[in-house]
Amino acid sequence: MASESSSRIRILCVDDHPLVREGVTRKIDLQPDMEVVASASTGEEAIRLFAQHRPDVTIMDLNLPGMSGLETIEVLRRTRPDARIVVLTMHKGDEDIYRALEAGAAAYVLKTTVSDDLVRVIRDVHLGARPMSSDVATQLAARKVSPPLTRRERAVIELMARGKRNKEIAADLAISEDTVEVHARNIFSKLGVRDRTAAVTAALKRGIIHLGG
Amino acid sequence: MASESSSRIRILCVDDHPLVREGVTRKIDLQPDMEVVASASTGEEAIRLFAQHRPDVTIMDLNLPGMSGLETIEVLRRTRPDARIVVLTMHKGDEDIYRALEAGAAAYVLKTTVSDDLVRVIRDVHLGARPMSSDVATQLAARKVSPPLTRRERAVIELMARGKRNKEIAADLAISEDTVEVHARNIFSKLGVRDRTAAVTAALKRGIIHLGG
DNA sequence: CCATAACTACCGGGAAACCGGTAGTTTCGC
DNA sequence: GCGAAACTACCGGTTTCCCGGTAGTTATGG
Repeated sequence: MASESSSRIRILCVDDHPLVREGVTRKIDLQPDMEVVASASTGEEAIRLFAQHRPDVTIMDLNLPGMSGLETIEVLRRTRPDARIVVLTMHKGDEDIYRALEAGAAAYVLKTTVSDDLVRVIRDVHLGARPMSSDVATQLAARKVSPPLTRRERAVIELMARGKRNKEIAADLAISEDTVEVHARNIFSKLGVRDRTAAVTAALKRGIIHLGG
Repeated sequence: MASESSSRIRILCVDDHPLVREGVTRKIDLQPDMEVVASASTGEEAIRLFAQHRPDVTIMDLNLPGMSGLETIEVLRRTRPDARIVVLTMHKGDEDIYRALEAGAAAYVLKTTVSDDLVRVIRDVHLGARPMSSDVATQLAARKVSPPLTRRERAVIELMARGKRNKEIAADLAISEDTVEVHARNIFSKLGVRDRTAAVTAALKRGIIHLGG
């Protein structure tokens, strides 16, 4: 639409908070070398606007209603493997950060970070870099030491968080109650806790699971 | 500092996310009748800046690191009972909303709300109104039907969320384990659950407790 | 083809939690 | 001063959970 946007970095901003979108837009539009070409508040909208605008860089919040930011990233990267995505997240230590990076996100920025970092990261990512902040690097390394939960274990703790008993979890997953207890013990061991309540809160803190609506 | 700020509504913005602060500032400064005179990222800073600037309206996020938004509101209203405060919060259904309103907040706005509502609410609050959105009103009414947790019950579920056993909770609160179990049963009953894990997740969803650190 | 990881399943014992009662004390408002 | 609510405490019984083992099956990958 604009006329003299020859070499500007074209950005898609995805966040369900209008105020955050405005903050990002303002910050970016103040830069001479970048501009926000579209904003989305949901994953579905993001996919549509991405196809329509083909932005150079996409800023993606992870906590979206409905389709999550992680799922959105996976879809975008599947159809467009060269999509450059910067994750914008609330809390550090969120397990989803690592899953997002594994899904192809190029970098992540905390919402508590001063916004100068955001534009710097956008420039780096646009140049093809994958800037990795030191705390993420150390936590990625730490993941190798204490391995993440397996798929099945995530399913179990997800149901635990819903208040299900082991017997009910067994029924839901069509496995024996004994097996559920094995998964439970492995979860406790990995998270460094001794009961299910602490396991659920620990998993929530680390972003392994989320409180659904 | 500025010259022609004769009749403008002077606003203090409190939020730990720089991008949100920028979004709010941008939105407000675009209005002809209001301006942001100061921004704070913590409760302590907010109290200091409030005393310094005496804003007409304070926009307050509830989820602040360290001193919570709720505590900050209580302090502000205790020293300045005429302080007009608009709560800016993430999720609706957050118990803290009602505690904030009881503590003297004049209104609340969701971060997912379109930002036009924010400036409208600010104007109303500045005129002395306490605009109450319908869903808050219904939920306030609902609180009378199913009473909120008592102080002691909140203390118990807080410790539950930390993974403490009943015996440990009893020791922490210097009461008998039997009494803890009584509180636990009352909590389950009020929250409509049957075990502690579900109680903790339900309390987290409703904003009765929060995941610290 | 062998190792590793993930998932499955079982057993027995002990600890913790949950349930349904009853009941005394304090505190607060009417 | 009386009722209501909150907090405290106890009992007996049942269920669920937690722990420490052992072990078979199925990919996955070097």
